[in-house]
Amino acid sequence: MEKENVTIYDVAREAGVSMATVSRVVNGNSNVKQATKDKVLAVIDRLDYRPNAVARGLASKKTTTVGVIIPDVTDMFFSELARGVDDVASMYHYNIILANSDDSGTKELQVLENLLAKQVDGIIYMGNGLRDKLREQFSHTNVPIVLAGGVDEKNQTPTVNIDYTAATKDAVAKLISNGHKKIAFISGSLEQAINKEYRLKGYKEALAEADIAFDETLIFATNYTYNAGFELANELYGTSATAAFVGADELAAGVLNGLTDRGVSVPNDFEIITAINTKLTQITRPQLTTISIPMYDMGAVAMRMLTKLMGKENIENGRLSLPYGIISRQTTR
Amino acid sequence: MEKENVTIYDVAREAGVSMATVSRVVNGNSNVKQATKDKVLAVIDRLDYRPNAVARGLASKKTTTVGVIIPDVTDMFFSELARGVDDVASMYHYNIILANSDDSGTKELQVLENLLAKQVDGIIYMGNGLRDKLREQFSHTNVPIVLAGGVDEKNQTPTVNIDYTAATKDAVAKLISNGHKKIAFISGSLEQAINKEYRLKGYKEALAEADIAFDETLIFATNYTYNAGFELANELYGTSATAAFVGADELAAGVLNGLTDRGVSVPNDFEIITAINTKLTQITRPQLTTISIPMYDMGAVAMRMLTKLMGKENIENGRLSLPYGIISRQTTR
DNA sequence: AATAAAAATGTAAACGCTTGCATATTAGAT
DNA sequence: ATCTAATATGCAAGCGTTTACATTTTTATT
Repeated sequence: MEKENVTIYDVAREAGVSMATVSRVVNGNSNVKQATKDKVLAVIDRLDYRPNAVARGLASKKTTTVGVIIPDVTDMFFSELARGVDDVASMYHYNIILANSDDSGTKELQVLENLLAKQVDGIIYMGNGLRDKLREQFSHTNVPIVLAGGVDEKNQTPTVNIDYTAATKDAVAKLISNGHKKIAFISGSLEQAINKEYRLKGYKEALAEADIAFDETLIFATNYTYNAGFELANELYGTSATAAFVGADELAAGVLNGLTDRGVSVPNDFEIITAINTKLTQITRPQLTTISIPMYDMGAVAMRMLTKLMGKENIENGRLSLPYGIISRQTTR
Repeated sequence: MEKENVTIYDVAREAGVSMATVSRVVNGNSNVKQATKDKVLAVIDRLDYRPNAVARGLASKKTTTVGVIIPDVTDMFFSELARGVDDVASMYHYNIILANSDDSGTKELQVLENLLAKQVDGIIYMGNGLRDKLREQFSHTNVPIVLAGGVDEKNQTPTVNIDYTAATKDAVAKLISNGHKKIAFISGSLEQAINKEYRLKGYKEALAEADIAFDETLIFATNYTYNAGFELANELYGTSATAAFVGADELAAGVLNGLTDRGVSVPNDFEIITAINTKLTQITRPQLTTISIPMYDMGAVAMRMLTKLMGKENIENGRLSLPYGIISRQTTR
């Protein structure tokens, strides 16, 4: 049962050819006579030979694995992205090394170091922004990197995402057109570029276009959890806000339930638009009106872009904004 | 900027020692004079040397990476497991290669092949059962494997999970003690061992202990989606069932909302207990009463067990059942 | 100061493959 | 048959480490 690893050398011997020839048939090199190819294939089958990817990687300097830096696989937004990444990765015969970063600056750096040590052919980075330290490390390596679903405020890195500013603007505009003047902006930390530089910008633009003054007290930055939202509902209750844009679905679900439990009727007394369109949005009652982000596609497209980069193909455009939508459900009128 | 890869050889030359010595300091081998260690470390730092894990893997026959076969990262149950796995993996300096299988027999086999080709040091398998074909492949390899959260009905594979039978029995017993006689059993496919061999068994045991006859028409096997549950609510409506045990939270949320939308008042007219305790259970209104499974811990413990196996340590017990609980919320009285 | 034992370092052979280059075989044209 | 040009195969040098084993240096003992 202890299958001593059979090597290319064993196959060569059994088939009566050189290991170079075996290598050729394994790699689908065309310059092999059909007869010998068959012979070799037969031996491979008989010996149950499985090429050692590590040796392959050392010799060819390609590992056919890509690193994926993800804040948290448990987060529905990111896991959906990851699924898109993995599907096209495996389509192109790549494997992914998945590493959680908790969106922490130090962990990210350490994870990157790890991934590079493992000689990944490319990296997909997910996060809520791109810290300078990390961007700098990125620029020091030859390994291609693409951002999936995130933003690089300095536009130095190939990226696949949506136009978060425009999407937020649209969402807030919808609230405005429903008659609201006091609209809360609820998001994760404003240290994250995606919130500070993009979403908040869209929010402000929408207000500006409607000549509504920006009100600092309507800005809430918390963490992306259900409980944070639930508790925030309290605070919100005391403000003049009559509607809210929320930057994450779980957070929005918390706000919604918190408000509801407090006797606020959504959407009659308060309207909510959330930002992602994860499954959650259909499970809450009332169902959440939301921006819809093509999460899976962003992951898939990002990975596809990475394959091109790894293949040294020319990339027409390294910054792809995929289309988004707004789905009206029951938390808006 | 094109950092030509600096190798152990470069470091050795610059430091005026042999590559063996460099290797020793890199690997923390004690037999190195402090002075030379410092010297080497300085050079490593200056040259920004990063050991090539692929070469390392070839030479040492250890890759410090483990394969994780997961049905779908997007599934909250499995992603939570995966998080536990990754956290302890990184604690022990392992990386994980994450591969989605969609719980498909053929994909699983192919993924396994891949993982073995990449010379992973170990494998964490997640699924809703263990197919014979796969179990057989497992037995043909020397690479240690542990099941996380799943079941091997033949008990041949090291496993970390909970006692699904007992948990289901408890849940159903609770329903019975609330006065129900007609209790629906709703789960994913009965081709999955976890449903057919474990959960259903617990369900039957609970009925038997209460002298309630098993009623085939109360058994519903569908797929694990919100929509499946939502639609199933229709069917359920026509039966005599007054309560249900549901094998997955998303499915349960569907049933709950479907029933509610149809005017059934939960828990007054119908009670529901679900099986996992993902975040969803607190988001639905009413909140779902549920079995609570220590998902993260199962992943973490499974990975810990795997590290022992990979280190050729003796495992006292290869079959760990972690404690579970039942959390009463609002879908039961 | 000599010697043995211990500690530190070096040498070189793997590890299992890919790949450039050389060589041998085959086919096509004359 | 002969010569050319493909086509097919083999040879051997890497790829960047680890790790026995050998050798040198240091330390301790007498």
